[in-house]
Amino acid sequence: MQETVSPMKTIDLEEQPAEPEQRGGPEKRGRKASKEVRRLQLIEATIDSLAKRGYADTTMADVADGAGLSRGIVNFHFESKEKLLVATLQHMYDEYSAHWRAAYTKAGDDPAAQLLALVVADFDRAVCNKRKLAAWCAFWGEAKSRPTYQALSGARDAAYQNLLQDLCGKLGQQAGYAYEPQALALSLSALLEGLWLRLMMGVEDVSRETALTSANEFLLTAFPKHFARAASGIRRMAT
Amino acid sequence: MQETVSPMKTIDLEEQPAEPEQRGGPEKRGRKASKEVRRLQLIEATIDSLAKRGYADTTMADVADGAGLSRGIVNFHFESKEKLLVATLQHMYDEYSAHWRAAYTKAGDDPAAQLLALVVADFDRAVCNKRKLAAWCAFWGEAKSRPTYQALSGARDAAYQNLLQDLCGKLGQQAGYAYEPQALALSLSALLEGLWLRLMMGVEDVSRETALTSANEFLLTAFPKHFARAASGIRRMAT
DNA sequence: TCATATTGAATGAATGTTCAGCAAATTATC
DNA sequence: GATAATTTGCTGAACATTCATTCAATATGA
Repeated sequence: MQETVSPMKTIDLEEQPAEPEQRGGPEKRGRKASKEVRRLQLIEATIDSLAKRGYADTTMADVADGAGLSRGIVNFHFESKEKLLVATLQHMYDEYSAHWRAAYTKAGDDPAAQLLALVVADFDRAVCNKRKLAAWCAFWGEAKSRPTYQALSGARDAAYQNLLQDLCGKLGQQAGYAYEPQALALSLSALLEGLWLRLMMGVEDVSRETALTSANEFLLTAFPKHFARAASGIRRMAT
Repeated sequence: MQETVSPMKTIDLEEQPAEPEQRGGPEKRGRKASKEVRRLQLIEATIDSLAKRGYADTTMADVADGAGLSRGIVNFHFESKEKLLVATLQHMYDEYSAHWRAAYTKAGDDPAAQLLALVVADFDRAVCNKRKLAAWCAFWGEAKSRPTYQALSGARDAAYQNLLQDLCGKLGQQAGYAYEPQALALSLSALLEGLWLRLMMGVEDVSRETALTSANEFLLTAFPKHFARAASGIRRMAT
């Protein structure tokens, strides 16, 4: 039994028309939102600003204006700019983590399907779009010099890396590939992150589509007995 | 005829003990250095600060202090902070570019040897060390929002990408691999950049050694007829 | 009324830039 | 060759601006 996966559904990297909760409300002034909603709203505005202006030029005024609220609001809901940024990073980290975990769970029991699902999930619009990638990169640029960011700035964390390694090991056992699971898992995650970086830079003719094609090429060459080319990109072989 | 390459000469990612021209001079005060030397000195101090404090926290005072000069010095030799940073980025870009071109030229005529040389060069201490990687990443984080940086912030530029693609194509012709040279070249350059990113983050147990091992694994699986495992890492097959 | 969310002006610290002055090097003049 | 004149690298204090933070006043909902 073969299962065909068509990972290429979308072509461009452009933005979905921003988050709805900001324009869904009736008017902007007054106390209408719960504490948690307001925090979310400010975090989204922070991501916007990071994407548009970069880390260095993101100011509290930008965030407040972006959220359509007054200047002092951030210090009320968050204690300081630093804490706002940490909360924003934590938010993106949680979101990315939940996203790949969901894709993994949904993929069933077959290691090859699970691996493919993780790769495809990495280029899903929900987590892979100009706005989010730019925000990630803004944090990467500061992570080295800020210990607080260090633990959160790698979207693909130790758990993710262990899972990749585990899956590579399982595929290796099944088909007798001659490689180190650890080295290959590192290659794969580095490849994914490198593709993200190129997508974010917006250089050359790299789109979400070509990025996923490249990642698929990697799976094909690394696991020739598990994957094969298909019209829609790549398909998993019979188990 | 086989040629053995031992790409793993060094293990850690630590710093060479900084540039000599700063401590080589007799004393620091007075007018002793030519314009170009002084500019270089300030650029090196900028890289230091970017690596230590990140982009956002790098101030003119940091740079001046780091160079052991007075506060107004940067605006004298460069016109503004912005221009200093552009000059610094240009410097790193030129240096990286010259480095891989030299490695490529030195590799002879064989495409496989040339490809291997490029990969090995990427993890050479001269361009791949904590200080430089951190500085690169600092610029990456700002590149998207600053058009001036955009063209220079990708160390691996279009020329590099074209060369990789050309080499992948040649190897494909020689051995009849079934892949798209463009997609594979993108995979390879993304992998290299992703490994750089991980090296810079300093997370997990990724060292220059393991990073190069991962890149080698990629070459092995992508070009099985051109490369083989060797005690020292990877070797090129007979031509 | 009471608690709390929100405002927006005020504040103070940080920082990029300017510039008058100084000193070292270079050139001109004797 | 010595001294004066000029150029040029360099300094550091002053300035203007930006920006995070504070907080008294106000608005809102229960």
